[in-house]
Amino acid sequence: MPELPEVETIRRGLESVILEKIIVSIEVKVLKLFRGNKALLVGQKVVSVSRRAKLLIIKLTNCYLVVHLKMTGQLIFVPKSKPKDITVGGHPDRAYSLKLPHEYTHIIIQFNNGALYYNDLRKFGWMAVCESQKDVDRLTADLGPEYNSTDFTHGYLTAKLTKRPKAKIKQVLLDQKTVAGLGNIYTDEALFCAKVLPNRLASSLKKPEVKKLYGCIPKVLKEALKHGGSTLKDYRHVDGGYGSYLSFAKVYGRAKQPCKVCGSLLETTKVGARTATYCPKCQR
DNA sequence: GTACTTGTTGAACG
DNA sequence: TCGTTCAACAAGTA
Repeated sequence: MPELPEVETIRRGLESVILEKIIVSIEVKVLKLFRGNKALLVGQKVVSVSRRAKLLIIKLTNCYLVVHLKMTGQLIFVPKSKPKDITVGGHPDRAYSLKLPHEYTHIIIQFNNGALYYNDLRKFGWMAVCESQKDVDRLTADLGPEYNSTDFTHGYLTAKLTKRPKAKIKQVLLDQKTVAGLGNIYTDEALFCAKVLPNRLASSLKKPEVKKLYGCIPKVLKEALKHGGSTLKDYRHVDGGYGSYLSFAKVYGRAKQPCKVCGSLLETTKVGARTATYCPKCQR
């Protein structure tokens, strides 16, 4: 499941291979994953590759191609020159070792320098052609600031928490209107980092805790971004392996395992419909 | 057959 | 109208 740091890693990888390249053709095998008129894309050149929350926005000469990988989407680029050199990854799983295109390949975009394969095990993701900046804005309208934007300040986070005093802190963080792109993994990690229990009410956080949390959000994302880079490497060298994607996680997915800080067994609870993993000793 | 996975959306509540 | 909570949905795995 590509989270924000992984999407950013994919963005960088994509940028390095398709920037200034031209779309030759596009094949959509599963119609519902593709919105808009695909014919518009043919012949257009890639002007830029950007990211907003977990959305990838590929700007072309006359329109935009927006991609959301959701849980299990992958974008894999195979250059014409070196067909075995896969340069862009996504969620690692067994499908990775299959020859492309395979049963989970739903969209294929041919560029003049190679092929971009969109694979999605569960078909939750999508691609959309936006004919104008306005169309793109519509998709991103409700998103809060990026973790590294100048809009995301200590004061901003404090105000958001004040505004929703009765909501649980994890839920406020999961809300894309608070900070764009935080998912279940990074809300757990950020809360562990800030030593705050996930089911605390937003209004119950003391000022120093909010400050800590504010610092922790970019911290865990940046750390993951470093690992996202190394995960990408693993993709190339390990056939079908799971890579080191989650090896850095301190709490996520480690229920009943010892806390890496204090050794206590990590516990889970439900916050909304989500599983939250936390350390009962480190987090208060 | 059931429970579980995530991000997003929409319904239902006070 | 608003904030909040909950359920549903996508498709597959264990």
